[in-house]
Amino acid sequence: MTIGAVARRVGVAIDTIRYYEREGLLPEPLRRASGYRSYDEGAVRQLRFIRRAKDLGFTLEEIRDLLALSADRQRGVKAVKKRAEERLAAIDERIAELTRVRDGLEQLIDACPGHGSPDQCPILKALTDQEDEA
Amino acid sequence: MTIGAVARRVGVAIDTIRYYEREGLLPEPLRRASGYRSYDEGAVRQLRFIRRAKDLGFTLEEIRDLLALSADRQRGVKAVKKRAEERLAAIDERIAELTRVRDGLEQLIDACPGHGSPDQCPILKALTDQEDEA
DNA sequence: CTTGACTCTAGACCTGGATCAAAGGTCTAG
DNA sequence: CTAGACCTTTGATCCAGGTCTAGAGTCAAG
Repeated sequence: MTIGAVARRVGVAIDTIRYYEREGLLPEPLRRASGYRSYDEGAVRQLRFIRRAKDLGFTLEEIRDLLALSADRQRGVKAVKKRAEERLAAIDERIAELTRVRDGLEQLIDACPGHGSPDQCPILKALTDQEDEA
Repeated sequence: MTIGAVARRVGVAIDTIRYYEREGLLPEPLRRASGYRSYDEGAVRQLRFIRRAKDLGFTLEEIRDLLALSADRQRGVKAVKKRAEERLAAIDERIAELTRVRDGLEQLIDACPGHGSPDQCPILKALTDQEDEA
């Protein structure tokens, strides 16, 4: 399979595949005599693994780590679960943070009549106590 | 007030202030004979405005926009409220997205025994198995 | 054989939001 | 007066995660 075929199958740009290879997320593939990269199904699976992990919010750095762990057939499982739990905690924290911001913003919006003097606008008031020149 | 004094009062780096000025978020301040920037209270307020808006998740681009709107003391209020509502909707969307990812990840974790063969690990399986794809 | 699609490489460039460096000029306390 | 903190500018660098370019070579179809 050429790089283009893999790219189409997984739905990822060719450049991205080469980038992952440079970054050590994908092994160096075999090459044809011409120098073209030649991929097998395993590469497609690994690329999908990377994409799914990315969708779960893992960074490429973390994915590199996950890949190493999953290669360790015995001890990998425990460590992978741990990483997943850490990831979950991070997501929860991010959600909590966003929720706080969200609620604050909503309060301001609810209190804003949407017209009249800027002095009555709690959004502007919250942002500044009186702003001026530009 | 020198740039350093403003930076200390607002709790922001000097470089950041100059950066905001370059980016059109802060007006060009008066200069002393020496060329030093000279700030007044208005600048401190505007800088705080920027910081608060940033904490609410507005991008610098959006803040530039907010500043222009809030300068229009009459018609600005309505537009500002609208921007705030759009921002709220964007945050809600992001929270929903994160929550989806979160729940998916939690299911995988709950189903993983945390030991044994990697073939039994639903986390690794979910990452590797072929189901969908665009 | 030629065309056009594909691939190769190295390296430059992009976004956002800063942050730092270099080389110099200014200001202030002692 | 001098040390050292502070300020000036332009331009580079950083992070992540790619994206794009140029110029060259390769492959499959007609």
